Amino acid sequence: MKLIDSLETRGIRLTAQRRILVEAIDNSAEHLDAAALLERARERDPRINRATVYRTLDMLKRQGLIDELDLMHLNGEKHYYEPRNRRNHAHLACLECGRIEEYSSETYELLKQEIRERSGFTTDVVRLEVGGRCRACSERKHG
Amino acid sequence: MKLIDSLETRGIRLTAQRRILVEAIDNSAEHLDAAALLERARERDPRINRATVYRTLDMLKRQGLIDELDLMHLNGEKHYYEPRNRRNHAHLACLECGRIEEYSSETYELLKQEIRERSGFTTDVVRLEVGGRCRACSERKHG
DNA sequence: CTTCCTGCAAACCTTTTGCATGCCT
DNA sequence: AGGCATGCAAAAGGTTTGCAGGAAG
Repeated sequence: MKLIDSLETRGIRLTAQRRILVEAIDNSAEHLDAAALLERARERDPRINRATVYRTLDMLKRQGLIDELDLMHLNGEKHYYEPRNRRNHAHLACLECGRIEEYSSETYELLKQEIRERSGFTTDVVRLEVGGRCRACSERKHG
Repeated sequence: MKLIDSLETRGIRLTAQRRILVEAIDNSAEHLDAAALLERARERDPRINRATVYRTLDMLKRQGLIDELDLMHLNGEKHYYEPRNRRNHAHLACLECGRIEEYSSETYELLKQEIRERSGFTTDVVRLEVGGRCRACSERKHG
């Protein structure tokens, strides 16, 4: 389900600007940071301001509808965002070429369940990030 | 093995200030951020400067001897550090009381191995952070 | 002499906030 | 009127850097 629909379901009204921002997140293939999101949204309404971006992201976070990623700080301290509805997945970041790959599996689900059972913590937000070298970069080095 | 010994092993000489900083990390029970580390190191040498802290942390990162944690940004954007030599573990952060618990298990190890096998990525740095509510906080709410 | 370390202050980058304005109901 | 949304500019918070002075090999 798209963010826009989740918000609708919850009866949350969006202003025109916020709608543009939410749709930009929904329709993006890659992970966007605040600046990229602003840039993209401005294609549809150039008046949109940075502060509005952050305030909209804040609203989505408080609704638990988006996840905030660091992607191993590969590009500084900025945060990246993605809708939470996809199956929760790890992010593998290649420290050499910067490629980001997503990873999910039964074992990952199992681990989360195990954490809940053994620690008593709820797992509201789970962030698994791996920094390493992707296969292509490894082979390029060895070859 | 302590950071200080790993550095010794690698033949890396430390200045007096850097030694103090490294030992502060080695001897700390909790996770320190740059400011806390500075404060603690200044107890032994008040002349130590912020920049030296960051430069020393940078050196340790480049040596792969410390891990950098975000702890779910529970307290803003600062980074926390810990020696990498302990068995790699997840960090469970209680969003209510701020408690940080460490978690490691066979399943976690298995998952990392699975990631390597299936994705072809090396897993040089693995960061698993969970945000939720710890058992005590859950019970307090329900009770 | 050369290299690396250090302090200081300024710069940097991203995110957050205060305030006045404006829109919508 | 009342309540939120917005733009703007400034502040905040943490990290990085340029430069000049020093210590060490």
